[in-house]
Amino acid sequence: MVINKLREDRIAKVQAFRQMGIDPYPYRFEVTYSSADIVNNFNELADITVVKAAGRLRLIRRMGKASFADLHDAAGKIQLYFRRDDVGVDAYKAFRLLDLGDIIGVEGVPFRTKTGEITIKVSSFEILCKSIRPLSDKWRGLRNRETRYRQRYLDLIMNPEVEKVFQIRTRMMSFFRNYLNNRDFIEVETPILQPLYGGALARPFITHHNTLDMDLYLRIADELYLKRLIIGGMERVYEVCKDFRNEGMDRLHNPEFTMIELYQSFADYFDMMELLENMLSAMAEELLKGTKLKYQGVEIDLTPPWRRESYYDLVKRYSGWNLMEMSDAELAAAAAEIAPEDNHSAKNRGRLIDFIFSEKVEPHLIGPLFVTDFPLEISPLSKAHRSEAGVTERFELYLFGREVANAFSELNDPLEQRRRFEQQVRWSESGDMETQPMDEDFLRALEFGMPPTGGMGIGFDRLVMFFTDQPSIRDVILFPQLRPEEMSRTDDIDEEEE
RNA sequence: GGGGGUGUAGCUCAGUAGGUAGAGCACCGCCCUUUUAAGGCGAUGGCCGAAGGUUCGAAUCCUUCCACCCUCACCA
Repeated sequence: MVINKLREDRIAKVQAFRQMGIDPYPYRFEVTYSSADIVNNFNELADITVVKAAGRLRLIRRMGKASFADLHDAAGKIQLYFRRDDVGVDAYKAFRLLDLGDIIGVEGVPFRTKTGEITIKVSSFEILCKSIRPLSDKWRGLRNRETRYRQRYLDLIMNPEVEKVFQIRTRMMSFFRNYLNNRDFIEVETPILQPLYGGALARPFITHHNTLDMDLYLRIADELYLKRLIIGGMERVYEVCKDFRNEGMDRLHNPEFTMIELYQSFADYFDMMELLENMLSAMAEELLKGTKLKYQGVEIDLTPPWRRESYYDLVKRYSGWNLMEMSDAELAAAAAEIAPEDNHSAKNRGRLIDFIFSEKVEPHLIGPLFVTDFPLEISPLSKAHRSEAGVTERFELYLFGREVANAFSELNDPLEQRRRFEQQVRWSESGDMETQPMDEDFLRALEFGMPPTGGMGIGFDRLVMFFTDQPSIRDVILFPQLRPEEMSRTDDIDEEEE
């Protein structure tokens, strides 16, 4: 049955309702009980109380002059019993025009069928919205991944466990806000459209403002704006940041994603470690009723304190190399040993070190583990270590082998910050696409003086993946980025493009 | 971008020595007043992802392209 035929059948029913004097798209329905209310309070309601419930018809079992149906609402589902002798001949005719997927409201008395199921004996009902497109298979549901992502509403209708994932996501966000608010952090909003991007090493999206006639960047991080607020005397700030990075997409990366960034005056990265381990273990305690986190068959325990190990020590342990003492040429040789086919000569020192770490160390990091004291070369915004040369007071939290948070004792020496920017610019000029550009406005702010500050960014989507045991970031973002459907038609493709 | 997989009815899926397309559910018609994926009988329904090619003949073989999934590379 071609889809147009199915639609036409249903559109014909819309007309049929109208001819019966019934508006198939009315304005309101007074709901007095949800499906769950009725089930939970059945003993008080049974056989006497008239209830009004509404939802989507998901199953209809027609048996001539009586029928059963399953009505789904946000709280669950409830069975309906329609009898011609109860609703009347005309209404029963109207009932026969209903399809799976229609939204209806019913009025009736709860009772228990002879098989024991709690059911509303419908005395009257109203069509609330006629659906003109068929749902997926009532038993097999919707499996196709592409359709599930593109038509998330269908996914939510057909796969109830999907909504649970997003309920947990919302509760996690609420938990973060409460936790930070209770510790005197203030939530703020900073620009998404920025004349300069910064705060992370990544490629940005570029857009254009017509009136100003200038290009703007979609933010890749909020860091530099939040620090301006710290300079302004807001001692504890945080932001739920929708960030945008113009890079590859896979099951760990969506072009737009959510971070939580927070900054605390007079604190250092040790304070950030403590805050993070307390916050996440408390969150697990509240949402998962325990500190154990099980992800794709692997279990870790979030009970604090978490192990701390330095970046260079980890490299030494897993590779035997002492990267800090190696020259650029030696680093390139080491990288070539790992991946001979790649061209490492174009990579600068920071990139080489980062490459070796991710190859040799990352696969071993189940966590929870604080990887501390990152190389200066890849940490242009963190303060130099108070006692170790060549490294910064920066850590990343690893869970299940993946980075989920990044924090430092923030660099507040304006002249040192300027030198770090200058190094980034030099690397940019020699071809590194992911560098921090010079930000004079930020430097001016820093020159007024920023207190010692601990700052942290938490990759929220990944955390949701771990807390909901979802394998792909697309499963924790309601509308993940996909190529537009129209593009799939080859007759739209310009042949000049390669 | 590289490698692998998938794409057939609205949905879920079958379909190879290449022979002209199938099932279940949904939809439509008939029977059925306590069913549970209700049941029974019957009927519709496909540019087999797109475009080329090989062949008497292509869902099936070849080429190119598109989308999605996995994976590698860069990143959170």
